[in-house]
Amino acid sequence: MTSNVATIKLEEGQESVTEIQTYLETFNKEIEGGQGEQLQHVQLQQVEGLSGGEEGGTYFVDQSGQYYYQASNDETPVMTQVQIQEVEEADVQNEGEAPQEEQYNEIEELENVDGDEDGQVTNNGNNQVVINSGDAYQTVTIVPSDTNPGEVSYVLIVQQPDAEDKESRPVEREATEGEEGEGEQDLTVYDFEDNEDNEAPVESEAEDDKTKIIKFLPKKSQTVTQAHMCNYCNYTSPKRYLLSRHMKSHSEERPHKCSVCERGFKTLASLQNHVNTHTGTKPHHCKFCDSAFTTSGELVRHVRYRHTHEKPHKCHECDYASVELSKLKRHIRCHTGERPYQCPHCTYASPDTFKLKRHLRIHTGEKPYECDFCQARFTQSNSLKAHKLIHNVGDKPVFQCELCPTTCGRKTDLRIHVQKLHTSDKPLKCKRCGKTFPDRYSYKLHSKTHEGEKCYKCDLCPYASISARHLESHMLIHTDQKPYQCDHCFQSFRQKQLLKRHCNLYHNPSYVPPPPQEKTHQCPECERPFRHKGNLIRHMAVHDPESSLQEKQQALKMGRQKKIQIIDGQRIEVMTGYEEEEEDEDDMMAVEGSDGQQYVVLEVIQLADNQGTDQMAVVASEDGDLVMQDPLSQESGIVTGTGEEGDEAEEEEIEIDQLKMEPGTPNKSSSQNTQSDPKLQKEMETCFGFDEEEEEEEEEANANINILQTIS
DNA sequence: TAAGCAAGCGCCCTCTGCTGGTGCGTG
DNA sequence: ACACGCACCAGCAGAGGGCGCTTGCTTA
Repeated sequence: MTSNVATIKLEEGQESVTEIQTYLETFNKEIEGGQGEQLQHVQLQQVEGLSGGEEGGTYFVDQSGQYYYQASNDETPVMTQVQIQEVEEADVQNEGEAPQEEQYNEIEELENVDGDEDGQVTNNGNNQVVINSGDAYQTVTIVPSDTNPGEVSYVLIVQQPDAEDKESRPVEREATEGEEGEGEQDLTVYDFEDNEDNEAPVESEAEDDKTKIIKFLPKKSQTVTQAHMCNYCNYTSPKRYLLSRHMKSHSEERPHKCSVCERGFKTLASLQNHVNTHTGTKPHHCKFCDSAFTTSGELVRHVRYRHTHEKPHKCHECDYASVELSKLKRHIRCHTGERPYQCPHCTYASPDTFKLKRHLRIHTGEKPYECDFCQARFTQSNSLKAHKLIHNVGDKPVFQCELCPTTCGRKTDLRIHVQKLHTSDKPLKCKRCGKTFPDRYSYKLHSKTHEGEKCYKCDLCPYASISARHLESHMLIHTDQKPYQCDHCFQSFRQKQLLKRHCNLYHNPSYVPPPPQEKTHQCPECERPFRHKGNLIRHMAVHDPESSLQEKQQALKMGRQKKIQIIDGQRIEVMTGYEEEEEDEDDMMAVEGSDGQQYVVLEVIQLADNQGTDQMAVVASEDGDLVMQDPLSQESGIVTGTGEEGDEAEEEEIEIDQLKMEPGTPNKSSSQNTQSDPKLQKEMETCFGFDEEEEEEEEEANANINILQTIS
């Protein structure tokens, strides 16, 4: 038997892959009607770092991981399929036999070279080499990669020898006995080395018409091997029974039918496994739990995963260990950052196929997970699981913060909570008392201790407020500033909302005051209802004989008279409010009250009570406060707010101050304004708690003292 | 050569964590 | 009315567990 010679020449300009592919398609169509044989297309990648030593051979690997060797010192280029361990062996044994400069992927070196005398090789002009292997012939097409210089693609075709030639290939004829129809093809790759050992191809046998046989004559010391190749994929096996088992994975035939559900299976073993699902029998039972498996291997793995936790595969870079090697390989990608799976729609690349598949749902819009309750759909199963928690409140998990009473529905939210409220780079300082706190939560907790605490104290009077903003507003009294100027008249105000209300009442004809509130505040002692909480609080003083409310209010009013000026940042006390007030209203009639205090009579008005009509005078006391005074007894009540917070009382006081100075009604009392203007009266009731009904009730409770009760 | 065992591949799942939007209470 | 804080929620990706099925190797 003669060896064959593969001589391949690709002329410059003839490396057209398209041209070759077209040829292959044509060829396939031609043979399609025969036995359906398709060309085998093997892509070879040159293996870096593996060389043939001094011999200079080159190693390639195909998609399936099969290695091939090309000796460079051969007269004719030969590809030899080898096992990787054999490569190493050959590498050693071929040392010094050939120069390295000859590389198989250097196409220009693959000149037409005659093989031994029995082999004839011709180039058919399609970048193909027809190898006349004695009686048979074969065609080898080499397709150089147009993108990767180190890559070549092979198309190997072995034509079935003519019938009369079979005797010259007795072994192969035996292999194809009974299958030798027209177009029957065997793939044969010979070692073209001029070596007697290689002269006779070792016999091989085709499994069926879907398989091919590749005969390998390894170099020199390598033993002769043969491979059974799958025609559907790159699977090769030196053993026929292995190929036979493999071929069943390609076959769509399912001859083994289940007697229960008519389902077909490829193998009897598969059918048996399936039947076991009907019968519920799995032969391999776990001795630690109730699990059972069809194979012993599955059972062993299960035991490692669930019971013994034996993890023989350990990561060298971290503590990770796994039951399976594939898991370790996957894990190592965490360290290497390898992301082989590129999304075709965006820049995302995934370290494994599952993540890419999951990611692709973003682009496809697929949401396979649907909520049973509300039909909401989700791209990930865990999103659905998290969503379902909102439907079963009772079973909803609660994540309790260890540092405070806060609970969260999700662990991640609890973590954010801890991060935000219990973690701080620097201590937080309380603006009110100067204390520092390590985190936001303790700071907030501390801040609540200031709630209701009027820690912002005025140093000119007893006034105190819960906020700096209110204290600043209060200080306008001492500085005698009214920064809010009306655009329609010359009136000015200390607070924005006062200006706004003024404009509504006197410059906005379409203004409609809001309806009065209901009396929702009830005294626990006498059950009297009040519209405003402040009224109730003030009322409670009636039940408390030791109440110092009145005294406190009086002290506040006295202190309020202190006036200062800010000059170059220096506070200068200028005069009392009384003196200033007196100068402003020196045209008013002054009277002396029963308490000996001087009052300025603004107007005498009528106040109705249950017993009839009393005549009351609205007067301004010497300290500038408005009072309602009984002209007969000259007993008076201070017109002031007694709201629950000092700032509200303050605002009320300011308002009364403004009302008596309304433009066009000089020296008119607020009472007159409210009585003459129903809109204003209503406004007083709603916005400032001026409640005539409550006022009457208060009159009863407070004998002859009339107090205009206010609370916002 | 068949059968059994061990290992690998691939798929699906869960857990976890991060990010950003939203509703609501509060100041 | 507005800004802000915060719990709640959906979306998405990283990482690893578990298992069905296939393949390689060994042995009877």
